[in-house]
Amino acid sequence: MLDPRFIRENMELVESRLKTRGEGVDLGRFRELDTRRREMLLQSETLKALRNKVSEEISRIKDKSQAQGRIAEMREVSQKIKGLDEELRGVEEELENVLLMIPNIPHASVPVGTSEADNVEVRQWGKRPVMDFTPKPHWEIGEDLRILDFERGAKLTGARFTLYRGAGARLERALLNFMLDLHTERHNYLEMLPPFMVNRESMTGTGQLPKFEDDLFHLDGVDYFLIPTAEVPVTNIHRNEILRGDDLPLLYTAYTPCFRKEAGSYGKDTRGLIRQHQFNKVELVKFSHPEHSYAELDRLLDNAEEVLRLLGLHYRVVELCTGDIGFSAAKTFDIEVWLPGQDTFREISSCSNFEDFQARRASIRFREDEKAKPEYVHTLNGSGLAVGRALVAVLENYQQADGSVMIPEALRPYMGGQERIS
RNA sequence: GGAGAGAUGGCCGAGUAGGUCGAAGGCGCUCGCCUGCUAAGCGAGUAUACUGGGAAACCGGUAUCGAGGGUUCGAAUCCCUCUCUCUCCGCCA
Repeated sequence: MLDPRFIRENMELVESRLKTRGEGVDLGRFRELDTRRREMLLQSETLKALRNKVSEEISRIKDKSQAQGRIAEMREVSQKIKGLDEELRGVEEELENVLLMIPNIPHASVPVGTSEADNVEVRQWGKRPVMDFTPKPHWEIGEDLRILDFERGAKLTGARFTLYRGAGARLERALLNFMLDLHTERHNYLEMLPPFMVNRESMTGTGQLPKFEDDLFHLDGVDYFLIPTAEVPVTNIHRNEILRGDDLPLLYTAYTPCFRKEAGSYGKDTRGLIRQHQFNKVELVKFSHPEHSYAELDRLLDNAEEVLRLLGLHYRVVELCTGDIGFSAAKTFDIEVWLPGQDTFREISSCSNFEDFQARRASIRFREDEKAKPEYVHTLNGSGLAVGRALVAVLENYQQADGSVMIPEALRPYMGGQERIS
C-alpha cells in the first residue's frame, strides 16, 4: 500500500510513475474519498468533543434532575454522531479498497518498458554445456529414467500435478536440503517452517489479496488459503509488530510447498514440471532498514545465484522493466537458468525489494532507537530457489548421451554419495 | 467435537454497585542527581493511529483496555456475536 499522505501531496507524480507499469490508475476516486473522509471526520470528532465535555459536566451534577435538559441534548448529539460514523465507515472502507488495489511505485532505477521483451540482462554466469547429442527435455528424461510420473500425478489429482519416484523424489529432497543448508550455514539466514495455509489478513499483508484471489486455492469451510509462496507466511511473521532497529536486518529462509491455480495460464508450459499447481520452493526473506534495502537486495540476489554457481548451472540475471514487475514490488531481478532441453533460459528465481509497500499493509515497523518513532521496514524476498525448476535444470544440463543423468558434485552428499541416475 | 477459564500499556499486574481511567502499582527503558568506579538510592519522563493549526519546535481534538456490534448523556467496567489462548474430556499423527 502506498502512503495516502504521499499520494495526496504528489498526485501527478504518483499517477505518471504508475502509468509506466502499463495499468491506468485513476486517482480521482482516491482524492474524492480522501477529502470526503477528512471532512466527515472533522464533523464527527467535533461533536464527540462536545459530548465528552458535556458528559463530564453531567457527571459533576449531584442532582440528575437538574441535568435532564443537557442529557436530552446529548442524546440528539449521539444520534447525529452515530449517523455520521456509519457513513464515515462506508467511506473509509471504500478508500481502503481503492488503496489496496493500487500497485507499488517502481524504483527510479527500474527500466521503463511494457513487457518481458523490455527487461534488461544484467549479467551471465557460466556457459552452455557442450553436448554431442540432441538434448532431451526434462519430461522425457524423467519418464525414461522412471523418476517422474506425470500420468499418475494426473490420476491422483489432475493436470499440473506430478508424482516423483525413487531417485527423482530423493533428488528433489537433496536440492532443497542443499539450499537450506547453504543459506543457513553460509549466508546466515534463520530457518523457518511456517504453516502452509494462511488467513486473509496474511494474504492481504503481502499483496496477494484483494486483487489476485483467483490465483489462490481457498479452503472449504474455513477462510484459509494455501500459500502460493513462503513469502506470505514468512513476511507476515512480523505483521503488527514493532521491531528493534538493532535487530535489522532479519534474514529468514523457509522451505514450503507452493500452491497456485495458475489461472490464465491455460495452454502454457503444459508439459513437464515448469508450471505446476504445487511445487517446492526455498524462499529468502529479509526485513531491512529502509536505507540499506537495496544493498540487501544485491546480497539476496547473490545468495540465490550462489545456489546455481555451486550446482554449476549456466544462468543469467535479468532486471525486470516497469511493465513486468509484480504488483507489490518496487524493483525485481529474475534469475534465469539455461535449459538445454528447451534451448532457452527459464526463470528460476525472482528477487524483489518491496520497500515499505508490504510493511505498510502488514504494519511491520521498527524503532531506530528506544526514543524514536516507529518507521516502516523494507521487506524483500526471493526464491533461493524454486526446487522443481532446479531439478529440471539439473536433469537437462547434466543429461548424458546414454540417457543417464550425472549428479552435480554439490548434491552427492545429499544423495548418499550417488553420482549418477540411470 | 463437548465442558470450563481467560484476553488490560514493552512486560507483570490492579481496576465489575458505569462517570474524575490512556488507565493504580511494580519491572524494564530514557534523561538527570548522587556515590571515587560498579551496585544500591533519589527525581523526572516513558503507547499508537488518525486529524485540525503551525515553517518548525509544538499545541489542540478524536479513537484505542482481544475484534465487532448494542444499551447509556457517559462503558475497561453492563448485554450480544466473533476470534484467540489455556485446562479437562473425546478423537487423532
